Amino acid sequence: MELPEAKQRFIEAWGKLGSEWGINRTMAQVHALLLISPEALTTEQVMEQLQISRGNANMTLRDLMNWGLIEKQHRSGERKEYFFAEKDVWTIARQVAKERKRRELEPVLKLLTQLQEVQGDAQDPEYATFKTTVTDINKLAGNVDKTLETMLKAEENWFFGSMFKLFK
Amino acid sequence: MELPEAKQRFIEAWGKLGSEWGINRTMAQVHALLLISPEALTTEQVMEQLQISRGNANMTLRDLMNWGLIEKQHRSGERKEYFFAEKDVWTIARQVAKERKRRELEPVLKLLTQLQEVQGDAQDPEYATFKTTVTDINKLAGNVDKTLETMLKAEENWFFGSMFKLFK
DNA sequence: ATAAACTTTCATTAAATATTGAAAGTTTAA
DNA sequence: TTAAACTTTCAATATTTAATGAAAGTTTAT
Repeated sequence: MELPEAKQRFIEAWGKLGSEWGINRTMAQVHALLLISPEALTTEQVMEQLQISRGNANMTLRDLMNWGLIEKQHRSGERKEYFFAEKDVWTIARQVAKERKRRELEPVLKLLTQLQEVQGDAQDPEYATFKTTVTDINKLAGNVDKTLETMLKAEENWFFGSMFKLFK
Repeated sequence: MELPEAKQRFIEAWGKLGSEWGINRTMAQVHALLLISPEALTTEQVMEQLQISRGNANMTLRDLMNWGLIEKQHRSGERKEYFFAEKDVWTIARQVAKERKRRELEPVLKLLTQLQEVQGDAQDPEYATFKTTVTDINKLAGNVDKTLETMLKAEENWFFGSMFKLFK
């Protein structure tokens, strides 16, 4: 396979994977493009390479900055803004985990804890089932949360290396 | 908080979480409903409780069966089909991990391995960056894949318990 | 102060995704 | 064999989500 086709396929696959996991397809594609680009790119270049509008490119780049996945670069004597992606995949993984934990896991965890307090008759199967289910999910979610916390602090080798030793 | 409100909130939160992670909102809600229901429910009951159409209920219940999250129950003397959810949350988590790994992670892993073979000039920064990026992602994805494999075989206590001991 | 270079916004439009419900299909019992 | 009970399908519709692009906004150099 030649490089241009490979790039194309990579960008498409990354976009598809993103959309399957609740991340805007275009955002994932822009991220992919910057990941495989040795140089920082301008909004214009992103627009051209992915055939998207200025507005879309602008908003997507901003989103990616909010996710902490890309950064702006300013070049002296130029007014254009260049964007480049963090290239270390373990750092990227941690960043994504951090954001999704904060945006999606933590609010649910908070609600589950509240729902556990629901009052009712322990003899009522409706009540008993609800309470057990919520409590169990809360426990699991708590474990996931703690594990992510660990992952956020960890170095890749430590995290995966130790895990494999343990579970082989 | 009283039970009916708590149920409502739980179903909504589960639906929202699902949609944030690329799972159809209704599917997550139906799953939530069955999770907190002490008895198996009929399609009619699901339709009524969540205010959805027959077609929608039917397809959603089928999807949930394909995900291995719910099962049919037949009662002697009755023609109706009853549906109930697996209640053990660790089993649910493993089942979801298993399906998403198979449906979404593995195809990407396969493509990445192909893309790593791309031919080109090692002096070309475009080529070098592409190759490095793809190789790195492939390694990480491989680690994630192996970890999920481990998780699929593991008991919850073993999995999280050991992880905490290790990473405290 | 002005205008060129560049970025951002947001109402409109388009695309993707989910839902409906009536009709067709299937199963069971008499 | 037929009809009632129940399930499935799918074309049409509605909803949600994303993208466009022209206009407004901002910054910088002169």
